[in-house]
Amino acid sequence: MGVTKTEAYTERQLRRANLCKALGHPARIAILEHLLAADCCICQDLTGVIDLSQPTLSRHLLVLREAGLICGTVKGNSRSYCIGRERWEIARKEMSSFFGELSACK
Amino acid sequence: MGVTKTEAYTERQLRRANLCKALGHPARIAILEHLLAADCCICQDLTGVIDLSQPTLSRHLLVLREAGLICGTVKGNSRSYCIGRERWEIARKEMSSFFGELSACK
DNA sequence: CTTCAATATAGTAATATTGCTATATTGCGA
DNA sequence: TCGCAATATAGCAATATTACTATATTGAAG
Repeated sequence: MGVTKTEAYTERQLRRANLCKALGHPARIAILEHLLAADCCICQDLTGVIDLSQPTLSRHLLVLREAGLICGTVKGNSRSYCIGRERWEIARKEMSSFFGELSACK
Repeated sequence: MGVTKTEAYTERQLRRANLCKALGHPARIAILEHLLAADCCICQDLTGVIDLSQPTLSRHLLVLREAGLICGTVKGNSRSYCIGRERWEIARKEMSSFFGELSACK
């Protein structure tokens, strides 16, 4: 039905899945890569970097913001986005621990 | 349109996004956690562990298989799934390097 | 105050995803 | 062979996602 039965899962499973879901689009990966490379802050040179319309980019930025992966501060008329350091670190650990769960199975 | 403009991105961006997309559902996270905990191989006790119908679980398993995160070997009438070690390791590195890109910005 | 530039939101259309039930497929044992 | 058990696939319905154009919002400059 396109709707996920969220009530059936643990908090951690939902956290992990939601994090991955936010990262699950190349435009959002591209935005993050850009922010990682470009000293952390930027507004909308993205329209020049990623081949999507401004509103579409705005939507992707919203998804990333809701996931806490970036934060945007108002800077006059424009918004300056940067990596959300704290959440980024949490996400890094979350993924790291997930992938690290594979140890000594046969 | 629900359709992603894949042609606009780098190989790496698409790889990263596709990996995350495959992980972007709690049922798939739950399946992987189960496989990680349960010595690597299992068929369909999943129906007893995750509250979804057998066909729905089968679909999720397919997504994970297509992503290479698990592999299933036929074992008589049933299929025995386990973590796809090589791809898992690649995915771990992929994610690790992605999250590691944040170094010494301000 | 008016205008412009930068974003965000509304509205819309197309496709993707999720999940179900019903049905096929496939191997094993009687 | 026949039927059962374990999966997979087909078909369907509902919701989510992606992306567009058009429009609203908001701050700065004149």
